[in-house]
Parts: sequence; C-alpha cells; structure tokens
Amino acid sequence: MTRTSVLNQIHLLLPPKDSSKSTEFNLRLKDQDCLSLLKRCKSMEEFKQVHAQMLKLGLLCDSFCSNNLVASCALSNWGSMDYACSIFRQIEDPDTFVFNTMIRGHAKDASFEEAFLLYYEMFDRGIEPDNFTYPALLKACARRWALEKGMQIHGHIFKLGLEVDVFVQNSLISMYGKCGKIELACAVFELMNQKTVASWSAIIGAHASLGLWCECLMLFGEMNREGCWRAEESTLVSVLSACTHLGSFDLGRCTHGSLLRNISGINVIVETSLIDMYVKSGCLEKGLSIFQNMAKKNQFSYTVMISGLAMHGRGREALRVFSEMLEEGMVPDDVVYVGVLSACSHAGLVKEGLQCFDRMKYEHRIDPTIQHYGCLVDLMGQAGMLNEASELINSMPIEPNDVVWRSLLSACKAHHNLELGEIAAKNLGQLKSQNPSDYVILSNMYARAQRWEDVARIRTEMVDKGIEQKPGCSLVEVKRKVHKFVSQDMSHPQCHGIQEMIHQMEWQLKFEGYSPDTSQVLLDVDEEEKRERLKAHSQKLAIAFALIHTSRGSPIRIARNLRMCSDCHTYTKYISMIYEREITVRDRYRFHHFKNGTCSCSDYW
DNA sequence: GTAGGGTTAG
Repeated sequence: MTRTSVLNQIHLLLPPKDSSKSTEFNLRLKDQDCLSLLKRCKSMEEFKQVHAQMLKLGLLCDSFCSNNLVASCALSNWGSMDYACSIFRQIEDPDTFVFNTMIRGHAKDASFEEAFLLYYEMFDRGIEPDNFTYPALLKACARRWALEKGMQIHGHIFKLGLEVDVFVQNSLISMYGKCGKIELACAVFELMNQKTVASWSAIIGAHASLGLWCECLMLFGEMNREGCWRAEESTLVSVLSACTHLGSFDLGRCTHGSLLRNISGINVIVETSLIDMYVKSGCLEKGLSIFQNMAKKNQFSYTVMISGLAMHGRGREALRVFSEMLEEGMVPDDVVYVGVLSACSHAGLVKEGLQCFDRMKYEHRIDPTIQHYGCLVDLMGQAGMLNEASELINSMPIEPNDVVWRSLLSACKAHHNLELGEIAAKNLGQLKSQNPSDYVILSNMYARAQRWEDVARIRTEMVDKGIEQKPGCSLVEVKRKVHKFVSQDMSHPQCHGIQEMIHQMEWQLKFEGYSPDTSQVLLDVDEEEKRERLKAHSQKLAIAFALIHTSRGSPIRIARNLRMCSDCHTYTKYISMIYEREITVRDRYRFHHFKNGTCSCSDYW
C-alpha cells in the first residue's frame, strides 16, 4: 500500500459530508488502524494530517492512541520534539509508557537535561519507572561521561527493587565503560545470567576504549568458548585494534578471515582497522591493497594509510596519497598533518616537509601542535640541520616537551654534536625525564668522545635517580609462537644452536665483505670484546633463530624495542642477500624492510 | 497492544 493510499484511507473511513445518504461509512478507526497509520507517516505534514483526523474522531482520549502519537513524533527521523512536547503536555494522565517515549526522544536529540527533568517529574507524579525507562538515561550518562549521574541512576534502579533485564544491564556496562569505571562494568557483566552478543560487544568495547588490549583479547576468547561466536563488526573492530596494539598479527589475520566469512560488505570502519593492523604489523602491501580497493574512503582511512606509509619510510607515496585526499575534496585536520610531516621526516624530505608545515598553517589554518613541532624538529635534526632545529625549538609559540628535546638529542647523537646534545639533555633533565634512553644517549656521546668521567657521572646519576636502562630485546614469531631475545642474554633454551648459526653466518658475512662496526659499542673495552658484544645484539640472535626454524625463502618479521643500531642494519642487509630472505624489522620508530642486500629506508633513519 | 541494549577507526 502506498503512502498516498493510506492517507486516502483515513478519509474514506470518515463519515461522508452528507451522512444521511450512507450509514455504512459511519465506521470508526480502530486502535490498530491508527497505529499503522502513524507508523506509515513519512513527514511532519502527513503526521499532522493523521493527528487532525484522530482529533476529529475523538481517538485521543485513549492512552494507547496518544502514546503512539507521541512516539511517532518524538522518535521518527522526521519528527519534532517541540511538537511531541506540545502533544504530551495535553495528555491529562500520562503513564510510564509515554514518559519513557519522551525521555527517549530527548536523549535521541541529545537534550539530556530535558530527559532527566522528565525522569524526575515521573517521581514527583508518583509514576513508577520500569526497565524501558533506563537505557536511554544511561546512554545519556555515557555520552556525557557523567559517572556520578550514572551511579545515581544505578542506585535508583537498585532502590526500586527493579528486576533488571539484559537491556538495562548492557546499558549499565556501556555507561560504566565510557565513564572509565571498568571494574564496575565488569561487576555488572559478571552478574549477568544471560549474556547476549550486545553484552559481549559492550564489555569488549569498554576494555578497548580504555586501551586494555590483553583483557580485550581474553574476553574475545571467552566469548568464543561460551559459544557466542557470531561476533559482529563492532566487536571485531575492537579485537582488531587490540591485535594492532599487541602486535598479534596471527590473530589479526584470523579476525580478517572471520570478517570475510561472516560479514558481507565490510564497512569503512572495519576496512580502516584492517589497514591499520596490517600496516603496523609490517604488511604494508596488504594494507595498501585494501586501501586501493575501498569503495569509499574517509578522513580516517587516509590518515591510517598516510601514517602507515610514513612508518615504512615511503614518504613520496604518502605525499601522493595526501594529494589524492585533497583532490577528493577532503579537508585535512591536525592528525593527518602529523602523518604527512612524519612521512617527510622518515624519508628525509626536508623541503617538502617545510612546505607542508606552511601549507598547514596558512592554507588550512591549523595551529601547529607540539606533535607537529616534534616532527619538524625530527625532520631538521635527522637531516643534520641541528642549528635550525634548535632555533625552531627556541622560537616555538608553545612550550617544548620531552619528545621535542629527545628528537634533538638523538639528532645530535647521529651528527656528533655534543655541545647541543648537552643542552637537549639538560632540558630533558629539567622536564624530570625518567626515560632511560635520554641518559644512555648522552652517556654514549661522552663515550664516543672518550670522556669516561662524564660517562661515569651520567651512570651514577641514573643509579641515584633509580632509572634502569632497558636492555635491547627483539621478538620474532616462529610457527605461531613469539620468541623473545634479549641483548647479550644466552639463556634461550636453544642457545647452543643459535651460537652455531651465528658462527656460520659470520663466515658468510666476512666472505661478502662485512666488517663489524665496533664504533657502535660505546664501552671502555678492547676491540675483541666489542666484537663479541656486537654479535650478541638481540636482533642478530632473533635472525639466527628464525633462519634455523623457518623454511627457506619465507619472510622473517622482527619487532625490537630500541632504535636499530647501524651495525645491525648493515648486518641485516647482508643476511637478506646471503640467505635470500625478506626481513622486516620494526624498531621503536619505524619499519625497515631488508631485501637483496638493501633496506627500504635507503640508509636514512 | 505500543517501546529499549552494544556501534567500533586515525
């Protein structure tokens, strides 16, 4: 039935002008008819027509009809809350149902204060709220991060002795999660007799939004074990996010598989999460291919791709994607510019980076944040423009933070400028930096200058301040298991085999022309000791282990906690050529792809 | 008789 014919129908049901002629038209609209008519309204105009006819027929004395009338106007996407209010206020004896509807309508319009006023009015008029009253109010609390109000509502529910159902429980979980009270969200969740997909989705989402990634994956596992395997997109996005942050590439890939099997037409949010997961797991090409095949891209997708390309040192491509984004008519924001500037910094595109910075300020009118300045200092510093970087820090309109000074410090280390390095370190000290690497870098700079007394002074300072140097470590995934190697640590159960492999590798490396760069070992020890120390860097142990335990030609993927040293870099380039392996290493700042004796960073990092 | 929950990404 078309809309017009429905509207005509109401006219047919009315008594004709000359009612004496035919009495059979003297019918009345039944309740169900009026409900179906209200449901079919598609605009305020149609609604007003139906409303007028209902008034004529005297149908509004019935609470069922007036409830539906208010619901239609308050909850539809064409309705108006003002109009709904005016109808609502004409109801002499409003019941719980109509109050619930009005509360929901206000909550939908984000008029949270109005929703709460109505809720309190219910109490004043002695109208008891029920399970249908609470989800909208709790959602309002969640949206406003109003924990106190949320807890107050929870208290009311408790006091009323209401036997809460699964809908209210799910809303409580979400409210507590959004307000950052994860333990309360868990308490509600654990007390539930019957958990639905929405309950799992709420609790997993709550953990994800607080960055509790391990718990997120554990809950996902539990959800599957309890037979609730039909996860939906939103849940899987949280899971993907957890995989990305934890580096669980295998689970991430499985989640992708699960999405492909169970969900038709993956949406833009899922695709963006997938790109982020692949790119941050080192599979840039996979991320790129999803990106290129996306039916619709948004600000988020572009940002993920640009930052991803940046992380992999593909600066020019990042700039190309950025131009594409602008051509699509999208307006760049501060986050995407962080990606763009870091792309320039990782690829040494100084001129382009400076141009982008100006464009951001003057064309797109974005005030640079400390992150943008951080990228710029990094860009100049890495390129050896130390004085320019230092001048920029001094002329910044915002207070430089530890990240900015740290960028300058590492640049000073890379370009051997002890004087400026000392200034950067001093500023880090003033900012009460507890980051061990700040001390280690300065101490290594003194060591390089053979200033052993200063080295000792820094080391003592570290001990006094209780700052411990984190040892370098590398993770490598072999046959679905992650193996951890710590620099200089020979406690791995297969240590003997690894040593043998390293010895074998050494012969081949020497034959190809590699010689260890002992200048990287900044300790006051002899050359032989330095060579031994270099050999036991965690990345080399991980490579040796992977070469033993993976099949010929298969790629090796390593994640390490510190920036790669130049000896490990040269070493890995040779290994990629000798053993014909693609080796991907993610360090603290970026990715390096080694293949056929070269690295994707073109030795600029 | 009418109605409600979880919505995720840079």
